[in-house]
Amino acid sequence: MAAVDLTTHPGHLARRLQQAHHLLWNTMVSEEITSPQFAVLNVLVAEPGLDQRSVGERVGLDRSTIAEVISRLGRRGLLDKVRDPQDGRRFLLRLTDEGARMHRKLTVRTARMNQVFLAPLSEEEQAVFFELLQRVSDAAEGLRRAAPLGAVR
Amino acid sequence: MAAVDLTTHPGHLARRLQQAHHLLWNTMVSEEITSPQFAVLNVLVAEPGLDQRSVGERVGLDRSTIAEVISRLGRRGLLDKVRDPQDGRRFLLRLTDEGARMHRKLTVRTARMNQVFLAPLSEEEQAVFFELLQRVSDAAEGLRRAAPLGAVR
DNA sequence: CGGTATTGTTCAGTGCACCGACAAACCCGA
DNA sequence: TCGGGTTTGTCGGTGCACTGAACAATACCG
Repeated sequence: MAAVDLTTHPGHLARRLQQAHHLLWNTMVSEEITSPQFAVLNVLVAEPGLDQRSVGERVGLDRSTIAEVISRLGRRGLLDKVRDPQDGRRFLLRLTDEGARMHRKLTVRTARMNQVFLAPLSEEEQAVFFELLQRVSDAAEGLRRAAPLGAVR
Repeated sequence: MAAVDLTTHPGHLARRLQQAHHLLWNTMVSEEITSPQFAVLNVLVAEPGLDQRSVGERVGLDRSTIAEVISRLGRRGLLDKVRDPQDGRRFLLRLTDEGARMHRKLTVRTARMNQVFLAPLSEEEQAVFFELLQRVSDAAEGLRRAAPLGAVR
């Protein structure tokens, strides 16, 4: 029976793209702070005092995963976690000075890395790249909400 | 200090794309067999008797990861692992009948899923999508080989 | 032939990512 | 006010993914 050509499988390509990114991140940005961790710092720069769930929503991580990422950032002293006096279920998050400093440092490195990463594409191709990536992800995300339950045994 | 717009960060988009794919895979293809596992089955359909390292190379997984994936497939009885009599370092891998059957089944489901996944893009856009994805990944992969050691502390 | 280098696999450690189950806190209607 | 339903966070379990180190079998070379 015929094997399939994986280069026409978006899932396979997505995985490869992430690997490639991971590689560049490690060498050009940081070996300590990961890309999802940076995303969390970034959200908290824009919206200090957000709760854990909302942060997860902003960066696209579920509650379990965001809890781990945040705990790692807390252990490194990059953010603080305080119970919301208004609502005892939540923790309110904000960056420490250390965290803000780290975010600034990584921001410039990340910009450099993105340039290298996207160098193989022309200006217009980069725009197309972003747009297509986004459209596919958004559409799938939409299906999640609709969730007609196409379960598969 | 200004926060950054993550929608122009390819790493972030790559992660979101993979999440979207994972979601669709789970509901439309299989909850048991994952996409990387399918990739391994697929390689072994094309080239039975390959060793572990080569399989990893074909699907783009490092030695540690491929070892785990293969051990899971072995546990499920989808492939066999025999020491190479010619070279006692390797294990030769081939699908069991069960494994071949599984591959056939998932092949058709995967095709269906890819259609849904890519539905938001036109025919031409899909082609562009594949090409850009591939070019970026390949270029980064190339840097790995060159590896000028841009280490970052 | 024997010592050294290379190659294939495994192991330990870290981190991302999902799901389902659970407890505490909150909210709202009877 | 109290009792059911929702929301926030934690926990346990599984799986992918990388690095670096250890280990064994083989290959190469003087």
